Amino acid sequence: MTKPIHLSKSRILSGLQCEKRLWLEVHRPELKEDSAGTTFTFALGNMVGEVAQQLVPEGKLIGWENGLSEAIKETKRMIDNNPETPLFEATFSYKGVLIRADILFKEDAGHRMVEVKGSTSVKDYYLDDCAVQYWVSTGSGCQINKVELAHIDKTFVYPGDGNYQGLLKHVDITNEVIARQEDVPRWVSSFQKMLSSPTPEIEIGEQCVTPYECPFCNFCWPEEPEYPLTALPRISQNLLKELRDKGFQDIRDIPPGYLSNDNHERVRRITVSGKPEINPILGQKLQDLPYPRYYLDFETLGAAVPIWKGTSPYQAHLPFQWSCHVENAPGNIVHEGYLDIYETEPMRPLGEKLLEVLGKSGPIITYSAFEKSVITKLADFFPDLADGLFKLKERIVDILPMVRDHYYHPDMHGSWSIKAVLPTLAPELNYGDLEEVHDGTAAQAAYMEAISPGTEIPRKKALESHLWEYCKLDTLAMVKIVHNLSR
DNA sequence: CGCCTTGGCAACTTACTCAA
DNA sequence: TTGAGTAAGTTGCCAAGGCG
Repeated sequence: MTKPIHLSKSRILSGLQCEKRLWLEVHRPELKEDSAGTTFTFALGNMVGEVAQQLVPEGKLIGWENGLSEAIKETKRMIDNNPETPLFEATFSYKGVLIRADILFKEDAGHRMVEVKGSTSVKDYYLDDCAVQYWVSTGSGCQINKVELAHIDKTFVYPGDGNYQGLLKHVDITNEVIARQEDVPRWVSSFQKMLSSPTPEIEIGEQCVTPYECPFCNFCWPEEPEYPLTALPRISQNLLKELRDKGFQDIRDIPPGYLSNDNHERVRRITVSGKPEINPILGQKLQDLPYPRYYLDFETLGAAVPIWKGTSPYQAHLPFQWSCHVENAPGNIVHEGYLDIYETEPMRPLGEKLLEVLGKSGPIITYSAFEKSVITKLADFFPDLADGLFKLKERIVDILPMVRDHYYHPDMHGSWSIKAVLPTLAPELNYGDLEEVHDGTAAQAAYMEAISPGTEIPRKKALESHLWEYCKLDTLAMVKIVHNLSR
């Protein structure tokens, strides 16, 4: 008799995505790696659960400090003795499967179960998720009359003062969940059988990235050649297949003249030669930029739970910080910026200081069109500043397309993002040297922590300086790129 | 002339690449 | 998750050309 394997709900969901993934999670968890995609959604969405609980002040959280079996017992005690109290994270186990339900309300003779999601719509795979919860909780003796999915209502506008009434939209999915009930025991028993067998052989494919990126990609995916075909910019699936069929694995395998796309051929040629190419036109264009030059970069927030009055969930491009290196004459550079973690509504003072520092003339140098859309967003919020902001927009010079058209280095591996370009031009500027905040995502997380009332003052100060260092490095990177390409 | 294919062009859609 | 920008792919239309 083998020991029963305890499946959590999330393990069943990962098994539905790919059996091999579930097998690895159970038997080889040490191979797991963090994937970038999940940290990003986490940074934006991690407050949703808290707000859902805030909206039900009479509710009680079932913790699991004393282990999950204690949580199961406590759930039962609460349902028996305090049936009217809504429960957060009510915990049930049935036939070797464990789930924690986001919210459980007493309703009529049974319960209403609510699953809270940080997305803005009902996704198909959420229904499988809820079907498992329903199967386990009803199976273990808790009657469920209704299942709801609470997702973010994008049209919600935050009125301020911590009032999040209306942030979540409740959708009745009881019928869809019941329709899936016959599938759940099949999933469970087939997973249990699969888990007591050797590693399932599953080819890599779509399921490795959809609907969620698998943390075992590095284990399953074959080692990539140094310059994989996928590093050809915007390569189509057709061409990729054609090249693979011809037996090419690495960009350097492709014979000269084979690629019809000029940009592909350029990347191939430079990769083979190992030498970067700079079209002199670029140097000329950059040298022609007049002074004073303003190198500008924003850090913005687009959180699932809006924190500023008048903003909406996932409303993108809301700035909380900017950095600007001002080059008054060649090499004569001063640093300016805005960040105020004590200001509860920072956008307006941020915009005012921007207008003040950027003055009336001189190119505003950015990398990508992002900064332009941030300024547009600011103008929407403050119509009285709109005139000045529109004038800033007209001065913006986006150097990304210029760099893309005229510069390539083999180490860029088909990407012209600033993080791919910078190391080839200014290796001494290293994002890895920064503590904690080394990309835009981390900046958002740091800002959220810095403004949180629960954060201690020394920690706030540390986060504040990390944010300054990061944003400053971003604009300094642009200065270096422009300087090193201006020849 | 009818019938078909082919190439070119514009309009539209999709997919990817930046940024946070 | 958003949004701007763009390359690539799809579709529909028309004219030109081959052929019986």
